[in-house]
Amino acid sequence: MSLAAVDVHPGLNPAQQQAVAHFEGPILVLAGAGSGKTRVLTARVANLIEHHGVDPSRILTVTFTNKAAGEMRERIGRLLGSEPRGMWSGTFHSIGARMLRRHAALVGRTPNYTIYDETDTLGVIKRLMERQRISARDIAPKAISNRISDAKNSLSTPEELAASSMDPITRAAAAVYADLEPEMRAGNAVSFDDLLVLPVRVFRDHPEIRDRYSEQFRFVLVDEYQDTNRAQYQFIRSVAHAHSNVMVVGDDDQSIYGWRGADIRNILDFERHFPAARVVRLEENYRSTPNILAVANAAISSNVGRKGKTLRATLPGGEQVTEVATLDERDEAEWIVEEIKARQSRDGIALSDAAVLYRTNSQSRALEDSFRRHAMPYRLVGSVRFYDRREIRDLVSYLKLIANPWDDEAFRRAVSVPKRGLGETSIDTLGEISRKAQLPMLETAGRADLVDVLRPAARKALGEFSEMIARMRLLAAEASVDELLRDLIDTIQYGAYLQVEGPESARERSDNVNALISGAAELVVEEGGEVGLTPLDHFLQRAMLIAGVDVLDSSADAVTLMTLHNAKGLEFPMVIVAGLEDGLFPLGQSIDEPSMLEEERRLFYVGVTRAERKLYLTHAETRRRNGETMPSMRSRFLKEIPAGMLEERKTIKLRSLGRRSMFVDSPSRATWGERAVRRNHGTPEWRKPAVDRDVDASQDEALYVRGERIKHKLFGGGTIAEIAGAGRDVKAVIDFDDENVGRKTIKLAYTTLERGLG
DNA sequence: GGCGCCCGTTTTTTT
DNA sequence: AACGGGCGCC
Ligand SMILES: Nc1ncnc2c1ncn2[C@@H]1O[C@H](COP(=O)(O)OP(=O)(O)OP(=O)(O)O)[C@@H](O)[C@H]1O
Repeated sequence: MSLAAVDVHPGLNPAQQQAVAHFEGPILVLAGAGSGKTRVLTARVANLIEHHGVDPSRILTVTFTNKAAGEMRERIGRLLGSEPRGMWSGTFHSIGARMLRRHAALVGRTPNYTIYDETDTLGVIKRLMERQRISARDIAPKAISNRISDAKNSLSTPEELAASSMDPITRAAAAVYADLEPEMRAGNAVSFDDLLVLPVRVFRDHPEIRDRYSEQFRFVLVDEYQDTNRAQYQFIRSVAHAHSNVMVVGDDDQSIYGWRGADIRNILDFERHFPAARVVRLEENYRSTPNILAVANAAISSNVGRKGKTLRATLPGGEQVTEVATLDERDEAEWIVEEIKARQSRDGIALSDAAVLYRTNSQSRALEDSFRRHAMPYRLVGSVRFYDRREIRDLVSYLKLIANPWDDEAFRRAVSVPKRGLGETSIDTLGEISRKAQLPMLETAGRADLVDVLRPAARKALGEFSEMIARMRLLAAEASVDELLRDLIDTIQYGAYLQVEGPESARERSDNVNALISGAAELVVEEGGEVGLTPLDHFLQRAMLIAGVDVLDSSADAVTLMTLHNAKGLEFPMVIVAGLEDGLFPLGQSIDEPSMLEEERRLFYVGVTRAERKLYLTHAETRRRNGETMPSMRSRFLKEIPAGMLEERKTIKLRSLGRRSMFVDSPSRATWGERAVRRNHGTPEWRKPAVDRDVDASQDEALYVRGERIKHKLFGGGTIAEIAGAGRDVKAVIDFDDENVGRKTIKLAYTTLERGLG
């Protein structure tokens, strides 16, 4: 069978067909952007079902977004003529969530456990920090949470984290981590990370369960494999334990989630992880014109240590890639809107053909303003996630509490919206009582005998609240989620609350509330074979896993605005990558760390390769950030592209003002963040480090220099061993006198060093 | 004890 | 510019 590279499906080249026809054993499809990896994955699933008679229920497909999973199902359905019923498909998180529902008891949860998002988990971490007397001023809760998350994603236990902790932050993180799991368990809750980690733990502790899944899923397929982390690798390994029938597809040059634990080695070492793996390379690009592809290839070639891939264009000709210099972010946004408008009338492109991609969500603001000014329809992907909006969080916290009375995090939020005369003191006291009695706060709140230490008014409010939730729970047992929501909103008079809280935003917020209600009304519980969960449980578990791109409606006639990260895997005829400036893209803090800079460059490569026919790369001379306007320089990523590959344009505004004219009278203006390192010290000329001179020749203030003596408020005296980086991200390597401290790398922007001491 | 206002801070990407 | 924490007033 395998010899016959039969034309299993039309629209596939020979290499693709080979991959599609692959039946058993591990296979890696390593190929560049737009080479049809996703198409191969999809076709192979169809082929397994159609030509090999594999029942869909024996297939597990992991995609990067739930939307991609849905689209894949749909395409397979079209290839086969019927939906692949029974096939499991989704993100690692949603698949993990589903498995965890079945095995909840093994990790001390019930099947309707609550999924905590980042904010929820951070709330728990803050409370645990308080309990351990770790001040949030000394150590940022976010830093703790990041470290715990890193540990989880690499499957490290609290003990292991503690053992490896060299610095105070990690030590604190390890201590909090140790308390976190029991706390989450008591709340019948799991974090995002737990959705991966807990199933892996179940597989490890219960091989018979692992084997059952491995038996069920005879074929495992993973898209975007370059962005999987250790826990995800382990997950795949476990499910493929019995057969190694794993197909992974990916592109090491598109690995852009290293910052959240993704490990590029997963794909690079696939052949070692799964011996005898077949490797298929796809070298034809079907998405972009040769000009776009040339820019992409040139951009990524600056990265070292790549696995190396060939990528040839198959499409003909096409326009040049255009670089656009603009004055500021507003000028940039205006230019973008005007250009799309011009293209729309001149070339007849649809608005849905265009996408504006940017590095940070905050860039969307200026863009949105321009789109609105011109009444041009747009849709914003991601940014503030729907379920992150305050009004939605408020109501969802009630729903969570109704579904899961152990959820203290939800209790804390719900009990204070709207205000019930219960403040921090009462709630913390209630929390303490509950902890001692080992009861959920909701339960304690309803027990008059337990809360007698509280003020009568507080007692009364708690009693009423608990009764109200009890009534809602009864309602939830029989009513639909939207009915429940309506009753809830009425009961707590949420509409009036929104009015009081902010009359200006009340309208928009209640629109969102209505969207939540209709979303609930549309809920279809279609997950086969899952019993014992109420519609509310389903609604909540699904809602927590909805990503920004999942709600992207590609049929609407509107321009898409989103971050480069969100654009992964997508394609648009016309793409504008905005904000190509050093400090923004690449981001300042990544510039001096080679591995981070390479990830930024991969992100640029991802952005460029989203374009099918036309690509614009824009940048601005100045940009507002944190309320302050800063000059910025053309991105090094643009400089890395050979001249001649780009057609250069300038906006009228920029041309009429003349380059740099506006800085003539403000020579001390620093580019992004540079000012953070400037110190007003009369350091002698010879002490200024030569390396930094060319960053801004006009600067006349001193930077720290190698060998200089300094004093740090925490670590004491020390000597500067090295200075690295630019802008806001200048780091100093300092040898501290205190041997317990030793050598440390410190970001100068966040520290004050006293100099010339000792 | 609760709540509102003002001041200070700010990492960037997401499930 | 926006959010969160802390302080001070009711
Ligand atoms: N053999 C082919 N003939 C024609 N078009 C193809 C072929 N293979 C793929 N395509 C098209 O090329 C485009 C890119 O395919 P696909 O999204 O599968 O690539 P990919 O490798 O997954 O890309 P990325 O790495 O950017 O996610 C799609 O529009 C797809 O329909």
